[in-house]
Amino acid sequence: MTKGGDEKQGEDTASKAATLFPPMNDVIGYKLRRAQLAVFQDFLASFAKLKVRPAEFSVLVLIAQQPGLKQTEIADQLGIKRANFVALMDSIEKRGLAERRKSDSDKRSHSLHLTPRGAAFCRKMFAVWRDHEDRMIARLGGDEERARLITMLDRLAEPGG
Amino acid sequence: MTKGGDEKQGEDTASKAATLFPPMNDVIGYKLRRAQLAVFQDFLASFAKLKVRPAEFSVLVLIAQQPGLKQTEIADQLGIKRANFVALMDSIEKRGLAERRKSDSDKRSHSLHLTPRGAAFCRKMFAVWRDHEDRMIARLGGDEERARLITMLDRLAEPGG
DNA sequence: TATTGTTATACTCTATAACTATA
DNA sequence: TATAGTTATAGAGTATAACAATA
Repeated sequence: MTKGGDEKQGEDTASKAATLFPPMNDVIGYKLRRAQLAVFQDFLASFAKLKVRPAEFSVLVLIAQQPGLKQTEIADQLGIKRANFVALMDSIEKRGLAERRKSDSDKRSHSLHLTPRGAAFCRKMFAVWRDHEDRMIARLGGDEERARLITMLDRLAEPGG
Repeated sequence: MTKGGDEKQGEDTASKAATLFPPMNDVIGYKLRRAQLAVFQDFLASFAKLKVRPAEFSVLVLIAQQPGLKQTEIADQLGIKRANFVALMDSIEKRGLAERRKSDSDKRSHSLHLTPRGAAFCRKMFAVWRDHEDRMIARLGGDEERARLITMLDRLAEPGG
């Protein structure tokens, strides 16, 4: 495929190297990173107009699906440190898409909710995301392939199952 | 019981949200990122002793396989900007693992080569990588699954084929 | 004492512009 | 003019420590 000068290296070097080093094509982590970069590139281009970054997208989706959770709970689900979540949430709140509400039961915590404007914004986001996702599924070759990919990515991300 | 009815969201809210937003489990980019993070975490732990980061690993592998290429050629293959490649190569050279050689044909460019120490270091790297990679293949369920994953990741990364 | 949100800080990775020396 | 390597710099993303308010 795209292996460039792989087939015709100097014979000594090639055979010696072949026994010593894996081609980068065999390195799962490397392939994962390249694929993720390519998918994020399409995502960023798709959402340039709405000015939504992947992290903001995921935060808004979680607040929409699970309104009332506190910051730490949203941050934990996404693997974001609570310290880093603050600026992210500040920006979302400043744009009027979601808000922090003081909890009655625990005055330390803020529960997170979409604003009406945020709900409308999420509908636009969903349409843009759908197009993006369909492009990725097309690259993969269809829904069946996509399902198989998700299964394998879950196995990598959650070794315990 | 501050969390009240978390597992049983109000039906209106839940069904409404379900039609408006994708669960993050359906977002290929998100799943890719989480899997890549998990794999890199294992990689970083595996290579902590050798103090090799993923980018350094890939650079050393490419220099080993294609000695004599110039900086831009290595950087381009890995999707690294030539400006960012400088510090990376500085560090590798400072550790005595590879070296820049002035080219006779084009005095602007540096051709890259492993040092003898770098070649020995790469053999150690290979053994560590093999263990890491085997763990990832085990997570996936075997070599056949791994091959399928690589195929799909290539489709995402190289939409043209 | 422990936890929630916050600030400050630092380190990595990435992206761009501009310089130098060669071509 | 253009290219290879370099420098400087700025922006994200991420990690840790410490503090105030509250539990």
